[in-house]
Amino acid sequence: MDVTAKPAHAGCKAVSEILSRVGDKWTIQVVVALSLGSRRFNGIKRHVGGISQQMLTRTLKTLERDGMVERIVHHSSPPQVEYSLTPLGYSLAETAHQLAQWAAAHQLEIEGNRLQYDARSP
Amino acid sequence: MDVTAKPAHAGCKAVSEILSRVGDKWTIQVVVALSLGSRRFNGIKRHVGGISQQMLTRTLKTLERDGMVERIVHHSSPPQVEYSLTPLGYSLAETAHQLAQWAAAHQLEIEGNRLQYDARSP
DNA sequence: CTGAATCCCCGTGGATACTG
DNA sequence: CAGTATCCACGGGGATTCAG
Repeated sequence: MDVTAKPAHAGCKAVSEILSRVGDKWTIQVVVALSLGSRRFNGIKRHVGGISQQMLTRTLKTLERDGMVERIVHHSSPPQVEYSLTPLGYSLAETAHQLAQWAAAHQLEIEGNRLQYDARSP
Repeated sequence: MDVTAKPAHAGCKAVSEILSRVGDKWTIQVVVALSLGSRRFNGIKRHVGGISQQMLTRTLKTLERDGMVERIVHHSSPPQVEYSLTPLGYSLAETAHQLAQWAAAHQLEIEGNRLQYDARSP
């Protein structure tokens, strides 16, 4: 692909907006968890290790606002809330998956580069 | 693509690592600027509107450490430093380009969802 | 021109306790 | 179980100044 042929600022801004929305600490992990089948609040919480209730609530609410996640409340006892990805959410999950592949493909290379760099700059 | 068929935590962690490294406010924009041909410090600075020298220096240094960017100093007067993307850097730029396409494709949909959500939740 | 160094604001996100 | 509310620490990142 010839990246140099692009109209510059068009994609530039769009990417940074998307990254600031999706590039936070938890959004992608929650989306991935949902794409793998976790549905209920504490199910997601267990799947995504280390997230607090606070941040899970915030993240889910933002995702719901953006139309990535659908929230269904079952009035029962104990109360139960079911989350699921919308088509838009799934498309984000697929994009995340591509990112994951890039990450996996270059992770070792990057780590090696860092070691070399740090070795040269004490 | 069947996202649900993936081994869960494998891609999950990799993505979040990549995002925390690449998902900051400037990295992608700098990479895009370099992929479009900007080379010198203030050239990049002009291309990426709003970035401070501080952050540009930090971002370039991190990218260099990761082997995404090569830095060549021309000892002349006035001093001149040339930056260019390595193959690894270009592969990141292409990945960013894919993200940009996803962003462009769904931007309006997301904005619409937000308006609806905010209209329902006053 | 290309940085390095310093100061400081502010948002993200963690911990904890409380409600339905 | 599924949140809400409050407090607070930390670091990203901006503005400014100094140096090679």
